[in-house]
Amino acid sequence: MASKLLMEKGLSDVGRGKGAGQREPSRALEPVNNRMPISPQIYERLRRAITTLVMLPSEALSEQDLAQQLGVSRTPVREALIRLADEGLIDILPQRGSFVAPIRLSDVEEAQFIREALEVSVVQRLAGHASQAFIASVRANLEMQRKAVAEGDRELFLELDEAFHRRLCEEAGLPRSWRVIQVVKLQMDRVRYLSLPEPGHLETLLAQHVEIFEALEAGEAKQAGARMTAHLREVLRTVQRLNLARPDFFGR
Amino acid sequence: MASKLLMEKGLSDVGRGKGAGQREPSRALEPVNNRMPISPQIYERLRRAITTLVMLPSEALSEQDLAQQLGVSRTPVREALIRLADEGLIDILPQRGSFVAPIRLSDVEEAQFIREALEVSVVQRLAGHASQAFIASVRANLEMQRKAVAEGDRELFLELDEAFHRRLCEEAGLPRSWRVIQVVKLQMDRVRYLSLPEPGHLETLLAQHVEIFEALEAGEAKQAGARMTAHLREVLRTVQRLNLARPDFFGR
DNA sequence: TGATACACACTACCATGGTAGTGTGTCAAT
DNA sequence: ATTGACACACTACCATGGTAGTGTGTATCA
Repeated sequence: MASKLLMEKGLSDVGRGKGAGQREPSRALEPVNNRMPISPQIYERLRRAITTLVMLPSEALSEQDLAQQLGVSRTPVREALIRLADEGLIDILPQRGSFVAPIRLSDVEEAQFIREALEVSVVQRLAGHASQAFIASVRANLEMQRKAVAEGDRELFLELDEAFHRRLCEEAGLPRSWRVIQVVKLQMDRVRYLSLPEPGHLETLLAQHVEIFEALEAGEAKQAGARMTAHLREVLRTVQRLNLARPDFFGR
Repeated sequence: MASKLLMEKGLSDVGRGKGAGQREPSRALEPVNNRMPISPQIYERLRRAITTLVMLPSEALSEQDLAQQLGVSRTPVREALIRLADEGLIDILPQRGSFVAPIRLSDVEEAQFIREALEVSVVQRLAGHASQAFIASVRANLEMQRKAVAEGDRELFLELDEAFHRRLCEEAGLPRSWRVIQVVKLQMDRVRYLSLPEPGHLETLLAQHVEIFEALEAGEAKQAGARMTAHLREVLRTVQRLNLARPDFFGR
């Protein structure tokens, strides 16, 4: 039973606090929509537990257990599991059980394909149409990335990395595309989480970000796309190494 | 109250029958996984009701009502609604109500963008790598499309159209990509459902299918991609017309 | 007439009980 | 030692009760 582990890693005690770490705006008279249902919160926690490998691939779950550990009833847990199954992070076998999906090479490769198709199109659309505010904010982001790398703060770098890619979609006016990317990216997040402690890796990623940005700023659509392709394919190298190092995480 | 309408259109009486019209294989010793939970069936029915405009945009729903009309409890209905909300077909306002999402121009356009990015990549990857079995099956599909057009069977043509595009993804070994396309396509399906009775439209689509196929067969990746782009953009013309004809279906 | 307090009728939401289906271990018979 | 039957523990699944939150209509007061 892995319940203790989950507890210690901070899975329990939901609490009706604020949603995903958003900054509190200093303006009064906000829409007050903080009364968020807890079901999405459960989803969020479980998703994080999976992508950070707190819950290991192929591990058996159960609505009952998770509900107890999280301190809520089975219903919101079940709803979260269904959603995670939709996204391919969990396999639900009717009347048998729910299991953390093993890392499937085919899924990772296809996620890579989807992400590449979308993000390349995004930067190509964006090239030459970037606003000044956008340029400035991305430049600031890249500067923070540089600091994170210098300080060796991998966690922070990951967040900035994500923000960088999300920002591109937002500027292009494509929020739903980012949602899709976010979902398929989940397949790779587990891989990346393991692969971080590789020397020089963060530097490579940062350099690629800068190159993409420069092509974008210069309005060179084709080059921006090509560089994005090269950048995203970095992950594939990682998954190959990991497949050899930890074959027990992988499945059919 | 639109309950009567829904009943008559075949929304009620779920029944634990077979899943989505699959052919029964004549081999013994099959996995027998026909004991499908009814929750996905409810989802399927609601989805169809929305895309075929049995349930109109902005129409108010309620777990309670739907459960009664469908003859099941509120739980599977709720689960279906959550999934539909995830896919952007339903807006759930906590503690207030659930509503069929209005057709949003921005959503339709972005769905178009996503689909284009993906499907163009698919045909480019596929060009020149198509198996003989694939060539044959697509050829058969196109022949059936021709018949459907000749007989003016719009419903059948839509199915064959969908099968055509799905087949491309399958042959490319990209089932998840088809899933993504399927989801974003939902945004356009409502539009298409209204726009069918336009003279010469089916002929145009069929001709485009043939052109894509020929480029694919000839291994001309670039041209296949270009033709797919042109093909998919047909929908945009439709949505513009419809926006003028039925502005009440559209929202923010 | 206009604004305000309030009761009511809804909603989605979470909790919980009951059930059919499935795997597993135990024990008997071969 | 292998196989088979059977009881049991476990699962996801659906049904249903209770509750907090929200909009709306309706009296009451200025």
